[in-house]
Amino acid sequence: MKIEEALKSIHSMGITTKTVINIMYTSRIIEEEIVSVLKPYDLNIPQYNVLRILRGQNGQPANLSTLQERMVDRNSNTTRLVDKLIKKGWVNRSVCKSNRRKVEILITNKGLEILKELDPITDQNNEKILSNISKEELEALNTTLDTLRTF
Amino acid sequence: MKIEEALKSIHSMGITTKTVINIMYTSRIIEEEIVSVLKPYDLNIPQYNVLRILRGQNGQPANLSTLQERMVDRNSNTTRLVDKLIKKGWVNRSVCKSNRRKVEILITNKGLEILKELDPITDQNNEKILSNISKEELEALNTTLDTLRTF
DNA sequence: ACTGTACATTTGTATCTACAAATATTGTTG
DNA sequence: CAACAATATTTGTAGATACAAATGTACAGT
Repeated sequence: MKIEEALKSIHSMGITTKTVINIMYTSRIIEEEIVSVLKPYDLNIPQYNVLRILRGQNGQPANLSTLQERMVDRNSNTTRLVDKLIKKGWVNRSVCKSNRRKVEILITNKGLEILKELDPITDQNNEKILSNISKEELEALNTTLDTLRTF
Repeated sequence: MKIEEALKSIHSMGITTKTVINIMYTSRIIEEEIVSVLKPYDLNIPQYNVLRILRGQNGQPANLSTLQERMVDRNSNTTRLVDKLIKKGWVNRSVCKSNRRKVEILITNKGLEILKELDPITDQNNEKILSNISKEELEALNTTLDTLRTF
């Protein structure tokens, strides 16, 4: 469905406005899909992203600021987000010995396990989401988005 | 900046996951930009969208459900969103006479004025956001996103 | 007219987010 | 080393969001 049909009120808008809305709208649709996959695991998207970032550390701890740098959604309240993950036993947090202002956050085995369980499910979900666009379009889309962000 | 550099932890991910994240990440960046433009007007994105939808009605009132259909962010709490706009004097709301379950929402002159003031600013902002991608890429991007959503 | 069902919106509540201010630690400079 | 600035995180709080339940209205079948 073209964006004009999906959101009837944008008919009269210029191509730029339409495109900007199209990106945000498509993003929302994708997010809804991902949320519905994560929900049974009591995870929201930012929490899931943090877990994946921590796994990417390969045993090295991350401090809050590195976590924030690597998050999709940078403005979220990372301390409290990590609190939630600690409560679930998926990460732990300790004060950094070399610089007591910093904090060291590590994913636990339980956290790694939940990710391992989720991997095939989210991979499949992402493939479903992108199933109707070709490999070439995929590459072009990424290039366009990367270029876009240099504005 | 390529998405791999922007979010270092996605290096090891497959093209589909990477693309999905790229869309959400780019959308966030765009939203931040729009938010900063709307903020001085005490408007957030969903409120602004509702105002534009109401203007698109050309004098005809919209009821809540039509409003929701046409919103980018469908799950938001539209009653309370409209409450905010009423408080600011930009819309008014009345019970629909032919069907008292429904509600009729209309943009006020004051609401139209604020939109008119915002039009050039947001247009310019959207053009800035998309300034680095060509007309052809723009068209291709819209096509790809429209196709994507048919999954 | 009465009953049940569908529809349209509102409300309650828990959670999440944004933003600013507070706290705590480290580094720098006279 | 005292004073001040810089860094890193946490906390307070107001506002926004998601989801379910509640409210109020219309309609269809009997």
